[in-house]
Amino acid sequence: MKKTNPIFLNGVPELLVLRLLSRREMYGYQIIEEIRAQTRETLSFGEGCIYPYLHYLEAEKLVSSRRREVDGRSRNYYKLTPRGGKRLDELTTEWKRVTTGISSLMGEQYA
Amino acid sequence: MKKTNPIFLNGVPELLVLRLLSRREMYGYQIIEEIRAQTRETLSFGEGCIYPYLHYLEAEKLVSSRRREVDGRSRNYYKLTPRGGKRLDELTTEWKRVTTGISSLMGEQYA
DNA sequence: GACAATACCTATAACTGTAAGGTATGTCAA
DNA sequence: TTGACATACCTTACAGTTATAGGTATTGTC
Repeated sequence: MKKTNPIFLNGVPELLVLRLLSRREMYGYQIIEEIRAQTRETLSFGEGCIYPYLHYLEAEKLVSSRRREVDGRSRNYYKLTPRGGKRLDELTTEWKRVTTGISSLMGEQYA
Repeated sequence: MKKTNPIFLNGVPELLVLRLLSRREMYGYQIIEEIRAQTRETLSFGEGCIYPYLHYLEAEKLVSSRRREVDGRSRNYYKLTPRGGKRLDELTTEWKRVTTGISSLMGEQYA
């Protein structure tokens, strides 16, 4: 029954992963590190979250992957499919709606 | 393994409940309806979410309650405690940090 | 007198992310 | 050259949070 301190955001990993992949091809480990870096540790999704997500996204044909050898390293690179692009648009709209709703409820104090 | 469509936000019910109670005394049913109304159905937390939350918040002394008879109806009115005020401040700050982080990762496209 | 709306409550299921393990390869310093 | 560390991938078990679906009782309305 314990409610933990931080606010967690269900579904946000999917939004962020799709958004990152909409910019360029990336591999899993890189996605994890980039989310940490670009949000200054505010958001930090573990491997146990991101890897299964990528597999799910691929199964749903929202992303596609290919094995590449770069810098003597073997990596799975993912990129957005057209279907994934649509999904990203939907999630982005949804995210805006939600934050707008919360903002209006929070009021001016929440500037 | 099914990821559902809408974005859910863990911890947000607590944030919103505390915020509403920081304005004025309210009862459970009213809180549920007000969240629905003020967000135009965008957010809609069920009774199975809000009532247990209120009990939890009271157990943690973040809110206090009293039974009142109003309009011939018996209701449990809740209001914020000083401790609850602190908690609200923390959660608000946290919420801002998280949304800021997400915004920066989403980029301009997310205006 | 029946039915909807109000007002409260709880148990259970479902979903999501974490924690904690695992494998394998490459790099660099001692 | 070996030992440590970072990279890169993966999975399972668990914990936390919300939804679903039931329940009770009272009040208002047709």
